Amino acid sequence: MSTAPQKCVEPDATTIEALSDDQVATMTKALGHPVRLRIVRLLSERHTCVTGDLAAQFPLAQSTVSEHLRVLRDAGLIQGEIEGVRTSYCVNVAALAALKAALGSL
Amino acid sequence: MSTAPQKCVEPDATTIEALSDDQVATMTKALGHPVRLRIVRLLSERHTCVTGDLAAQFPLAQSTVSEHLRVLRDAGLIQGEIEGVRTSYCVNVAALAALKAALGSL
DNA sequence: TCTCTTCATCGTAATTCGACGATAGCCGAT
DNA sequence: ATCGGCTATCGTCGAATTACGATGAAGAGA
Repeated sequence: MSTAPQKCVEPDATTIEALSDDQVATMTKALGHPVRLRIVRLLSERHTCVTGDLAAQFPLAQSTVSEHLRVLRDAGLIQGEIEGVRTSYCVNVAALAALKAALGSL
Repeated sequence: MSTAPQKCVEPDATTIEALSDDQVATMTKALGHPVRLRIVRLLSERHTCVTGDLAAQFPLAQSTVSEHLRVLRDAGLIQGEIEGVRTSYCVNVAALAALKAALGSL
């Protein structure tokens, strides 16, 4: 499983833009679920991971994990890259940095 | 409106404990709503504020804002103190610091 | 005491969320 | 060309969320 050379576009973390309240709310809402929080944590540790390996970490149906990935992707916190038959996900470091910056002002 | 000397217990920010995934998820979920995010921002700026003044900031019913305050309170992000007929809210700096610390590891 | 103000809670309706199984698309290998 | 594995999407359900008005408790002041 996942022995292929996985690469996932790492956006340069220098382009940090200020986020609107709605954007911040969308991101924090996306993180506001134990499974999604754990997914981000896993991706942060492993740097990158394919859907199947991710789904195997939870006692959930594959479709459910895929849905969580979609929420995180829509929020801009992660991004997926199709690699043949699989999809590799990685955290969007720029977005995460922007979120931290926004929360820092609280 | 709100001319009384308002004080709100500020927990010492030194007692920062590590949060569980569920705690972090609960907090981020609480922040995952534009109105609640704005409430925290307002409290962070004004240092303290009574329910009525807070409710006046939004085109929402008083009961709705009160409910949002309850969510934030249950998440531990803010705390209210009854002052006579009013209730004064303030951010829980320790909890917020703990949350930032937890998100920092992402 | 009576009234006014302030706030939280209750009941309710509409919407969204979280989970599942089933399905369809797509790629690689046989 | 067909088969088999990997993902995303769709339809559906029960549960949770968000909003409202109405109600009730409790302090402040006339």
